[in-house]
Amino acid sequence: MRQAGDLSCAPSIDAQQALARAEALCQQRGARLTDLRRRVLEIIWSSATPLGAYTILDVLRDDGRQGAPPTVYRALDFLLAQGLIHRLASLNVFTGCRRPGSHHSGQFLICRDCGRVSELSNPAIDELLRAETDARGFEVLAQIVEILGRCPDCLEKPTRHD
Amino acid sequence: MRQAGDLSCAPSIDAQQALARAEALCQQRGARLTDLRRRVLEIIWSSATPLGAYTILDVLRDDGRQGAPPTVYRALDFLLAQGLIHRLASLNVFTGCRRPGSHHSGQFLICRDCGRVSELSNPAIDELLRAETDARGFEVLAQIVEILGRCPDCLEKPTRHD
DNA sequence: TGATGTTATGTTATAGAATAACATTTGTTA
DNA sequence: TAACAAATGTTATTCTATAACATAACATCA
Repeated sequence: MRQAGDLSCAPSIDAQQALARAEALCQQRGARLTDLRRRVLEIIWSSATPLGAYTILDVLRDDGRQGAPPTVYRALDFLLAQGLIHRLASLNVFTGCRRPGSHHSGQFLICRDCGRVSELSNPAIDELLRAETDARGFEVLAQIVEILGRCPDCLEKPTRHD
Repeated sequence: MRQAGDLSCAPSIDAQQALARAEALCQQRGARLTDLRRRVLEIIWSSATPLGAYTILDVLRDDGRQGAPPTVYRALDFLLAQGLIHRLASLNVFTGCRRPGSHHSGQFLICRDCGRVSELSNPAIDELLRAETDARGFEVLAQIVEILGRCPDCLEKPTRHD
């Protein structure tokens, strides 16, 4: 089952800011933020929770746009390459990057109950991981740090799990 | 394309030890390590690299056993619940746990070239993550730390990527 | 021992995630 | 405008995972 989160039509302030930053970054890099790519980024930012590729595809189709899975995955690949979004491997979903500009892996707290995600950026964690990999002579290409649990808001509410 | 790794018939020493430990743990917990579950664990341990569920299914069928995807996924769920294997979310594969007995999330170095995996267990990383989550009032249910890169062995060899 | 309930497995079908391969369109540059 | 490159459209397929229901194996107790 797909959870669409809050997919209001008007992009939120965050989304507007994110789109503006994306525009600027792509322009300065000579990367083409096409209509499709911009719209996918907007869809991602318009949701309170990360979205799966097929949910994004559904929204594109609601837009009246043509599209098949490759349409979405190509746009996502572009956005990932530009460091504008992150992929959460544990859930196969995509979320807007809060620190675009610096390509980074990020660290994520994912709430199992509400689906919201916090992006950390703790340099000490990166350093510890780097120390481990350096000590072993391991060359790092990508880092995945994802913590699944329950956020403070959801902990306040009684849940079916307690 | 599936990479079966080294699926020799006779379990390696490591595999034998792992199976013995699994037997002991399950017995002391009253968990039933059935033929199927034991065989799936053995298949996983007999491979030099982590295996996907469908690769395991292929091996089961080579055994002459009946089976469909749920057969494998149920066995994997059991082994995960008992802390006998880990799932690597970034690759959708399963690998034997080097420290069964203590249910833990683990930290993994995954070589992109040879597919081999090292399991770390750096308490400092766990502590840092715990400090972050505690500070935010976030309850941790599962941790995923996976580093994709190239291992020392593969770095020595010239590769098509250099 | 046999009835009963639970756990595990068999089986069929389907949902969900991602990519291959090729066609067409759009944009850029000479 | 011609020629090339980049982006998107389109069809089909592969891989990953689970739902739903049927059957078999196991345990417990009257």
